[in-house]
Amino acid sequence: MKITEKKSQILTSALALFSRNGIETTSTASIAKAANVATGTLFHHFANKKALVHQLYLLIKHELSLQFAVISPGDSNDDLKKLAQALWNNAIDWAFANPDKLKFCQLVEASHLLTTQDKTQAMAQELGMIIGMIEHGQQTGCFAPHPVEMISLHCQAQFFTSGNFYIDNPQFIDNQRYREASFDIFWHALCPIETNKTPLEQQ
Amino acid sequence: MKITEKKSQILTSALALFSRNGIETTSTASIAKAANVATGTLFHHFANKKALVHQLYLLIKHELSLQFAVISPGDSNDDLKKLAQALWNNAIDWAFANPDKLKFCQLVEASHLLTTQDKTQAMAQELGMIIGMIEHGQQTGCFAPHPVEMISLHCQAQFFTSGNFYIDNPQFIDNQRYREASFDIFWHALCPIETNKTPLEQQ
DNA sequence: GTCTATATCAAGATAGAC
DNA sequence: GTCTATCTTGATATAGAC
Repeated sequence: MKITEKKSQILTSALALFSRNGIETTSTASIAKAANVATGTLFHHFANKKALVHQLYLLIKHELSLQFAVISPGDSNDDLKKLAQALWNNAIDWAFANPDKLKFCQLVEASHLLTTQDKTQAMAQELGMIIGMIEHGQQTGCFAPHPVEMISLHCQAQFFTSGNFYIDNPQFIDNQRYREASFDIFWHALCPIETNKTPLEQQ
Repeated sequence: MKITEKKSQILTSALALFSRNGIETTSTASIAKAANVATGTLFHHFANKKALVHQLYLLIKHELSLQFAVISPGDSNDDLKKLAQALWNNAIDWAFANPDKLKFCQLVEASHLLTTQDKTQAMAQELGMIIGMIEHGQQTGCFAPHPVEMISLHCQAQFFTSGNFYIDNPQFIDNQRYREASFDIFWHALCPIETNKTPLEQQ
């Protein structure tokens, strides 16, 4: 399905207005106006407002999932912590560079526009790489065997929380101390077992 | 300011409808109907819809802050982890018992009805006890000196995430393994320094 | 304080020409 | 595919009697 010029303009304008003013409070008329397009054109490309929101959401989630997947699985024999840190920093950089998209995803997920199933599915797609990493870490015994579904929820929440933090406080995006702190919190949520704790329990 | 019978009915019905259907999509007429009250009565007690939302939000945040404060500061000489666990379990039990209130808070905070300042202020009030605990832990050197504003944001996010998890999966609310996992994730976000790591660095 | 009835307005969506 | 003009609906909020 090719996205035409006008359709692309509508999606772009919708993202900007939704993220700035909220979804329910943004009228389709204002989107059309911002996109230099007639309301009739908007409803030619999208069956209704909900369909517009849904399509925009899927596009962004897809882009985000690519961001999480830039590191090839072949690297997974490297130090797990290094891998996690690379993934995390990628994701944070993306969030900082795309505040509108981050905000919009949060708005959609907090709203009732999507079913719980839609959201769970989107999260599974988005975090595929992370979930694989968690399972791998648990199998090799360097992560605590906490329920994966709970850990992934927390990972996602931490991504949004940290992303928002840097967006709201851009002076810290290149601050090593803050960067390490936010990764540290994320990393600890994975519940890594300290290898120098009690060697008896290992292996 | 005394809350009259009718006013209380309106607040109760509004909470139920908002949390179930969303704020923007719930009409004042439907709230009045659910509360067995005329629309005129609703607008007699609240200047407008926004004022109703705001007042409801403040009431719930106040109730939640009490929940976080049930443990007296005098206990803070006890094991810090025990104190944190007691606070955490209190909060999770409250969330599980009040799913509507948890959901509503999330809706308000994701919406644009409140200013960023309003939200920051509400969080500071809500997490007062937790923030005190973090600062105390950092001073005694058993928590990593990560920025407090970042840690508190993560604590709040984890509270919402875990609360939602138990609400969506009630079969786990009394499951020890899940309970310990969620506390573990919360506790690690505070970045406790393992006391048996490198004694050289301690003190 | 509470009600009924209604004013006012804006939003989503459509019809039909081009 | 795109536009203008318009229909229809439903929501917030008010007026004024009781």
